[in-house]
Amino acid sequence: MLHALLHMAERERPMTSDELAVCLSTNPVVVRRTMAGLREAGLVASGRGHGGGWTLARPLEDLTMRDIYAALGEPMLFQMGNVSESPGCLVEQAVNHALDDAFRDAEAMLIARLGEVTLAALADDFKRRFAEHRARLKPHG
Amino acid sequence: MLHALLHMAERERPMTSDELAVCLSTNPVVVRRTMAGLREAGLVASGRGHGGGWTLARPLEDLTMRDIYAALGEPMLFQMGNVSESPGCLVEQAVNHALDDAFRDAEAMLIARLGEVTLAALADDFKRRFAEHRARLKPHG
DNA sequence: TCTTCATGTAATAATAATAGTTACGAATCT
DNA sequence: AGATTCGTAACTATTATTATTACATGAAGA
Repeated sequence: MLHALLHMAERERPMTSDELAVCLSTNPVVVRRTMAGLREAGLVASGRGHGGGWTLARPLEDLTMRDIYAALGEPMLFQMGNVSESPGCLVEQAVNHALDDAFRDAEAMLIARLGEVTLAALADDFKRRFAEHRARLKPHG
Repeated sequence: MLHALLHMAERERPMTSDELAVCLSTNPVVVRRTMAGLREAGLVASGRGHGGGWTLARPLEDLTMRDIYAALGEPMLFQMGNVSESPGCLVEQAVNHALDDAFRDAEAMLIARLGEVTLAALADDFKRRFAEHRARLKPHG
């Protein structure tokens, strides 16, 4: 998704799902499905018909990785998802009790960090790396 | 696995893979596969033939959840596994650069917490919950 | 209005990862 | 020898994710 948004930021006109699918080497329908979540969160807008496609709804400076995380439904950050669920099993309840705070703290910390990274900063860093990359390939150009 | 170890701690004799499989409602071969990792880490021992089975190699007081985490091969704690991989993709490299420290810190924090929880403490907590559970079911017994 | 282009979405298929099963060899005890 | 139990390879089943197909809906332009 980050790929998609950075690509979109560098274009004037909307990008179609087909174009994005090529960039991400995936399928247009998959693009639409995922972008739908971002649209509902107000991060992007979609237009139908001739000249339609996807556009950023906000400038990159106003978008953080946390926004995207939230827009994608705040998916579990940890593999041990069921640790915090607490079903009937008493052993799991004991484990939960021992680790709940740790997971909560770790999650809060990560989400705070996501909020500190704007897509504009990512785009800048990407451009710098891209320039380096080209310089390495063609040092005498 | 924690279920298995707590069960084993409450028995004098070794537990067979078949017995453990019933406790965990899974398959004996799956039990053997997973316990093999714990054995290689020195947490449990296995014996073959008549009277064989699985035994704890250390007392519960000396076992922490961190030991088990290490014995299982230190599996990724986070869903975003590839964030720290850094393949050719420059966008991912930029993301990695922005978040690597955050993930490292969060992981270190979680692992430290795992190291604070002994299986003995888990067992105690489990027993307390179990007693409560029985009292709730049969308050006048 | 009619055609073309693009998203919206449901239904289905393909793929990959995980878990379970079968089968048999090797080791151990009675 | 015979019963028991782990060790392990090969295979199957299940589940979750991703990809594809198909068609409906809406928007721009001739």
